[in-house]
Amino acid sequence: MAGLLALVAARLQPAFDRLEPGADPVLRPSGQPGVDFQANGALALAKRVGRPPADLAAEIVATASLGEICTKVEASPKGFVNLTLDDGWLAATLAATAADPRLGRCLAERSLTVVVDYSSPNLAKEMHAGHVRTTIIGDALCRLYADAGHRVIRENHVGDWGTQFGMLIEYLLESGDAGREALSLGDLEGFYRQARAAFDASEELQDRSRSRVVLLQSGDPDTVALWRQYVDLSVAHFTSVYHRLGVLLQPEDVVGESFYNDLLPVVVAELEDKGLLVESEGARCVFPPGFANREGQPLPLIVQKSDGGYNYATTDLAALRDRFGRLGADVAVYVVGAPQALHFQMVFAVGRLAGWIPEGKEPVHVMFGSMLGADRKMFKTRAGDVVKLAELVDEAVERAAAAVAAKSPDLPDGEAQVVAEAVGVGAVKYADLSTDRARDYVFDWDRMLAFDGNTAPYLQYAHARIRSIFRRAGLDAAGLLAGAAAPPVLASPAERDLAVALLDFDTAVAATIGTDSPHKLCSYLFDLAGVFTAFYESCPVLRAPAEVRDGRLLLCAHTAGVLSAGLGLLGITAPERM
RNA sequence: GCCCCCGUAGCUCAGCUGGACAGAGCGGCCGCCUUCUAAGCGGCGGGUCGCAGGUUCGAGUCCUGCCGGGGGCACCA
Repeated sequence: MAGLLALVAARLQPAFDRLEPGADPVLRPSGQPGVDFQANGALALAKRVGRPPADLAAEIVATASLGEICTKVEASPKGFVNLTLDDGWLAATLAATAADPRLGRCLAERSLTVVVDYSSPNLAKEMHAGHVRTTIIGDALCRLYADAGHRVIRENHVGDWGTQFGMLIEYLLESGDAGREALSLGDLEGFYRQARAAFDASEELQDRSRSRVVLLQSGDPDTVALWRQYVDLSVAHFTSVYHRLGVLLQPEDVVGESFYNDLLPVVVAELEDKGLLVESEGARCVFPPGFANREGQPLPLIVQKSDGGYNYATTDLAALRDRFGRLGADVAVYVVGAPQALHFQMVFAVGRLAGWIPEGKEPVHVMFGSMLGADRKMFKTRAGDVVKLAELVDEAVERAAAAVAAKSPDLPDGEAQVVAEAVGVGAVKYADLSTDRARDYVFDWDRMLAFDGNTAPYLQYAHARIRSIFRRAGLDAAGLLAGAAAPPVLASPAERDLAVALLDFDTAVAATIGTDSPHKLCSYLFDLAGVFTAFYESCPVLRAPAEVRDGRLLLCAHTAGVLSAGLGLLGITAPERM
C-alpha cells in the first residue's frame, strides 16, 4: 500500500510516457483551492519536446486514465495539470490503508544490511550531553531502517581501550569493593575523578598504571579479567541509561575499540601491501588524493604514530573493513557530529583506495550540528561543567511530572509517573529530532516541553485525546482498523483533509529514510496532528449521526495509529492518557 | 590559506530534492469551554528568503563570487 503521491503518480505515468518515455510527472501536493495534486511535468517537458506547456498539459489531461481516482483533471493555461481526487476513491483507499497493519508504509524494494554506528561513549566516563544527539538520532534511524525491512546491525563503538584504562584498573584494585560499588551504582564520573586524583597524587600509581597498560595490551589474563570487570560494570551502567531513554542499544551491540585491536596491524599491513603507505615525519600515513593541510601540502591520514602506536584513524579503518567485509554491509552509517566530516571523508577515501568498500556499497556520514545552550554556546551547566545524560533525563522527567500533575491531577500516581517518563523523554528526543540534524540546535527546556507547537507533548496529547474517545465509547481502535470497516463518508472538508493527510504517511516515511532526516517525519506528524485537531473541533464523533459515526471513528483510529506508529519510529512512546 | 556546515517573521524552525501568491509555533493583539481532554481551536499584525551576479519558461531551492556565524585542517579520540 503505497502513499497517495506514489499511487497517483503511477496512474499518471503512462500519459507522460506517451510524450517522452520515462518523463517525470513532477507530481506535488497543490496549494490551489480545491486541488489535491498538481503535475508540473508538462512545463519541464515543453522545451525538450518543442511544444507549448499548455498544449502538453491538455494532452495529458486527455490521455491520462485517472478514471475512478480523480473527479476533476484540468490543465491550467500555464501548463500545470491540476488533479482533484474523488471522495469515494479516497475513502476506499483510506479504508484499505487502515486495514494494513503498516498503515500504508511500504517496505524497501530491496532489503539491505545496514550497519549503524552510533552513541559510542567513552567507557571511562559517564555519558553526557555530547552523546545525546548521536544516541537519539542513531536510534531513530535504526528503527526507521528496520521498519522498512532492512537488516540493521547496531554498533556501539565505545571507547574501551587506551592508556586511561591502566589507571582505572589499578584504581579498581586499590579501591576494592568500594570501587566496584561506585561503578555498579553507575557513578562512573566519580570513580574516574577519584582515580584521576589518586593518579595525579602518586608517582607510584602512575608507574603501576603504565605497566598495567602494557600488561593489558599484551593480553595478560589477570589484567584482561580486571579490565573485563570494569568494562562490564560500565556497560551495565550505560545500558541502564539507554533503557531509561528508550534506546535500543544492548550490551551485545557494544563493539568497542578493543574489538579491533588485533586487526590494527592487519590494516596497516594491507595498506602497505597495496603500496598506499608512506612514512612521513616518522609516522606511517596514507595520503588520499584531494586533501590538503593549512600549507596546501597533501594531508595524511596517520595510521601508525611515530611511537609505533595506532590511533583512531586506524581503528576506524579496521571497523570500516570489518563492516563491509565480515558483516557484509550494504550501507555503513556513522552517526557522528559534523566536526568529524573531514576525518570520515579521509577514512572513506582510504577505505576505497584499499578496496575495503565493495563496488556499489557506501559508507555514509550522517552528521549533525552541536547542541547549544540558550546562550548559543556549547551546552554546559551554569558552572561550566558537562551535563550528565542521566541527570538531563531526570530533569526532563521531573519537569514533565510537574506539568502532568498540574494539568491532570486525577491520574493515578503510578500512571502519572509513566506518563511523565514518556513526556519528558519524548520531549528531549523530539526536540533533537524535529529540526534538520545538520544545523546546530538550541536546547531549551521550556520550548521542548511546551504543549503548543511542534513538540512531543503536543503530539502525545493529540494521540491521548483520540484514545479517550475510544475509552469513552468502550471501543477497541485496533480492532476497528483490523476489521476492514466500511469506507468512511468524507462528508466535510475536515474529514477529507484528514483522509489525505493520513494517506501521506508512506510518503513522509520514505522521504525521512531517503535523506536520513527524522525531522521530516516530525514535520509530517505535526501537520497531521494539526489537521486532526481541526477535524476534532468541527466533527463530533460519538454524538454524530450513525451514517457518519463509524467513518469518523475509523478516521480517529487511523490517526491514533499513525501518530503512535510515527512516534514509535522516532523512539517516542505515546501514552493512552495524559 | 583551504575545506565542511549554517544564514528564511522579533525568537525557534519548516519549506516535500526547481514550480503558480514564502509557511508553522512562540511572543503581541482579539475571540472561543452547559458539547468526545481548552495540554485545544479560530482570527489579526509581522519577511529586501545574508548580498550580488548567473542558469532556467520559472530560483528560498541549482552554479559562481562576496559578507556574517560555527567548525575542521599531522601523530587526542
